[in-house]
Amino acid sequence: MKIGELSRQTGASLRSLRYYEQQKLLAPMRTDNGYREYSPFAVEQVETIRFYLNLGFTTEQIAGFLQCVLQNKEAFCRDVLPVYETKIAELDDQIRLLARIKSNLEDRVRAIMEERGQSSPVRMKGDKRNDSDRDDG
DNA sequence: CTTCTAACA
DNA sequence: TGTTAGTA
Repeated sequence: MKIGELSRQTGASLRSLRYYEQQKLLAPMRTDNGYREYSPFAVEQVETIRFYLNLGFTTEQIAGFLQCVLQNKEAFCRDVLPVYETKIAELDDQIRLLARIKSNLEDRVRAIMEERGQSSPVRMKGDKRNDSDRDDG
């Protein structure tokens, strides 16, 4: 099948399909006119690729175990587990970073609340005092 | 009309 | 990734 049909059957865009090939995740044949020719198996291959992409793996990581996973069961491909562990570790780092940012934001909110607690006049939504110099509305 | 490559808003 | 240009 040609790229258009594969795209329709998998939901992957033409751009993505060509990109997967560039990343060595797919290796379609070429017809005389230079058109890509995919085997019927390309459908499940693309589905597998997208499955791992959705887990957050890079095309490079996927390229490492794709062949094995397409032929055997995931549990029998030794190169897979390390990738999962790496991804989980990265996620932990991101979570720590986000937690730190969140903590800082919460600290600032507290600081603002305290400052208000001592000087009462604070304008809230709906307050009609001195609203003549706004650029919206 | 479909696909190809390369490049850019 | 989308989109687009100019082809084959």
